[in-house]
Amino acid sequence: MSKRRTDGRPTIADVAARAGVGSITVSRALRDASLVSDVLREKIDAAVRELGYVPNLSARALASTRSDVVGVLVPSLTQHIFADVLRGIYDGIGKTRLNIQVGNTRYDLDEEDRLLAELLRYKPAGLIVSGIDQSPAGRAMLERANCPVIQIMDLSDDPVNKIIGFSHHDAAKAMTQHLIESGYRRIGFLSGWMNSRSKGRLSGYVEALEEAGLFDPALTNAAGDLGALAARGSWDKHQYSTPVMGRELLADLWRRAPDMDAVFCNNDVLALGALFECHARGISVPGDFGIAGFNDEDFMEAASPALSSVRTHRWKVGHDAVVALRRQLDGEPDGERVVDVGFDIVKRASTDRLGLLSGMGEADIPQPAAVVGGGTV
Amino acid sequence: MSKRRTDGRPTIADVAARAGVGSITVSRALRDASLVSDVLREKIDAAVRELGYVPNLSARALASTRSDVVGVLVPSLTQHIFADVLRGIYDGIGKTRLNIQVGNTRYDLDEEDRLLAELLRYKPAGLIVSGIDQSPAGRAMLERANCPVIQIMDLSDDPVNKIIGFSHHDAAKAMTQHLIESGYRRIGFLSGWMNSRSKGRLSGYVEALEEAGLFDPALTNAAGDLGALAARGSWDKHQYSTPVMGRELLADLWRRAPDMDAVFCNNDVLALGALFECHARGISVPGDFGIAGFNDEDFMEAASPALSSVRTHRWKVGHDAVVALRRQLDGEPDGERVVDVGFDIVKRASTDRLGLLSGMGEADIPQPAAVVGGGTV
DNA sequence: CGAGCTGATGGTAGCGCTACCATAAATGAA
DNA sequence: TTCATTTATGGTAGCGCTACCATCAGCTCG
Repeated sequence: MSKRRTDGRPTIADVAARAGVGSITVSRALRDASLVSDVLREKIDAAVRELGYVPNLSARALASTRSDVVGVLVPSLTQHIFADVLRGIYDGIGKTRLNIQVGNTRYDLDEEDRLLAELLRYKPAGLIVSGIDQSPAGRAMLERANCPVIQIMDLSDDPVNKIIGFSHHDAAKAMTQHLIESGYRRIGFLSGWMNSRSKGRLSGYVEALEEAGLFDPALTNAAGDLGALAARGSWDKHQYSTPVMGRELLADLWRRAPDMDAVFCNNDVLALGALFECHARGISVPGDFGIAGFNDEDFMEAASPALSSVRTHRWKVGHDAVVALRRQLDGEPDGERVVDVGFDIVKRASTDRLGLLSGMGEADIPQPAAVVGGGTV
Repeated sequence: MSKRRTDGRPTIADVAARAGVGSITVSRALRDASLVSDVLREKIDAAVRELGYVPNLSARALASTRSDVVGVLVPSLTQHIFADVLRGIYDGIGKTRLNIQVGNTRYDLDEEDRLLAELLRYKPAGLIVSGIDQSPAGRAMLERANCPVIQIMDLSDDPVNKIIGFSHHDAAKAMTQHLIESGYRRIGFLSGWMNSRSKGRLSGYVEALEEAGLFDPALTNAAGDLGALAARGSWDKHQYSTPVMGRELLADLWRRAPDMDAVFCNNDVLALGALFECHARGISVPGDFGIAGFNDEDFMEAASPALSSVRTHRWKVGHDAVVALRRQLDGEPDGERVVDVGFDIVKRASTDRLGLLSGMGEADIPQPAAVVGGGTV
């Protein structure tokens, strides 16, 4: 009696024996049913069912020097934005044989490199990574990964392989222009922790204001004051925004620029905080003060007044990334290396100083919004 | 010349050759350095570094009939609650050899079973699953999984193996009692999609009101009206709550019970919607109407007025689940099978009808809150 | 001083699957 | 018919690692 180390689960050989075929035929039938004749396929299916056979993925990966793991790196799990992206990814994967492995980089390049190295041990079928600001080592790993690599949530002239996202610069510029058109003149930029995408937004904001001759550095807190505020100890080191941060940052900005009459917030969570700060101070929105956010999360529509925002297509980005990945794995041609999914400027009450929206519909929920597409969709 | 199928990456044999030792010694040195003498260990480490050797996880998993994958099943990626749990899990895993594989069940038992079956193919090192309402098939898979299984976010007398969570019933009951003590008498229960945990909360709410002789079925919309509202098409089928839902549900409830003077919301997102609905109607909170939520997400503290909520320890649940898992994997004793991490009742302005909080601190941010622990921590 | 033990190291035979050929049967072209 | 080509199936040798012995030096102990 040979000393088997197996754990009792049926193997492909058991299935083959039961179906009266060679094990390689079973392997083929399971991978691509069309490779096997109908008669044998049915026998094999029956044997699989009877034995409750479940393929061992490690063995498959080892034998084929390729796993079914799709590695996904996101900078945050807590932010809705990336949760939406992940949902798109899971939806795109559907019931295929591919499996998702998520890594959370926490906006830390070293951590990203570590996770990337970890993922590569699996010899993944593909990689989906957020953004374009990898470290040189990370970039090198991606280029040597020997599998499709899709970058997401930003644009770049020089993607590793393919990139799907939108221009944060253009989106922010468009929203800032909307604020200008709505009659605001002293428009601030409210930001928490800055990352490369935030920087793109800041530059779009600056560009719009400079073109209108309205730019004033005093109106932006970006990065500058965060250290001091963080030192006050009210925020943890996780680099995500909270509404409390929004309130504190707005208060800070007002201290410096008391005549500020609107803010463009780097994200919706900060915008929500800004709205509450206005409520608490009895400042009327949009009459006295305009507020715009970025991403158009759920609560923006529900707020009172409803908050304007830049709608970004996170689900679509995640979904399309997987579709592109699968296409590359199937050897199909996959079009452009750079895909711009665009954005929409959603104009709601919080920036409607001119009263353009009133009368556009009943004042009930959902409150009226004017949606304007942007980017090269 | 033998036909090798390798992809050129160095293997353990290459390292062994370079270090002048047997390959099994390299294997041991990599898994547990203490098994090898210092001299050889150093030689091996050097060889690993020089060759840039990276262990192949598939081969390891195949040979040891055990992988380093920890499967995690959550019902939603979009809800902050589970994002926080995941963060705790990732933090608990830290830089160990374990790897997380997340599955999103979308509150669908069939999908959960499918994901579970998928995870078992990896012969995972451990499993972390949300809740106790598995299907019979799912439960059976967990019991036959042949690895530690930790259930989280609820309590049960009969865990598969170990459960870490808190009592939704007790938490809801405590918050409802707080509303009663604050002087509210017609307290509604506002809920979107119900799951087993929501049902626990509902029962706690009912019990508190019945004990006070205040229960009235007209005051709860739970489940009942959702079908009709969903049919109106304003919500998608993903079973998560939005602030817009909160507004609509509150409006609906008011239509039925115009004398309602407070709501206990099944989650914070609905509570936020309720607050906005009050704003929009010019109803003053907490004077005319009290609002309480569940989970104490970031924005509750920042809202104006600040919103009362039940603080749940999601991060801790995730973190402790991993710690327990690791302990079991290391063969250490692991204490109780049922761990109650408790909850806190966070009393803020939105339920402060009696004015107990005013003067407790400056009216600035963060607004004062009275926090009361609950559950058997 | 040999039996028995411990601790470090190595050889070998799997783990369960698939790549790579070989083979056999069926089909088509000449 | 004959030979080339395609289609369906199988045998075998890995994939890279670890479980399971075996070995051997050093050491204790009766």
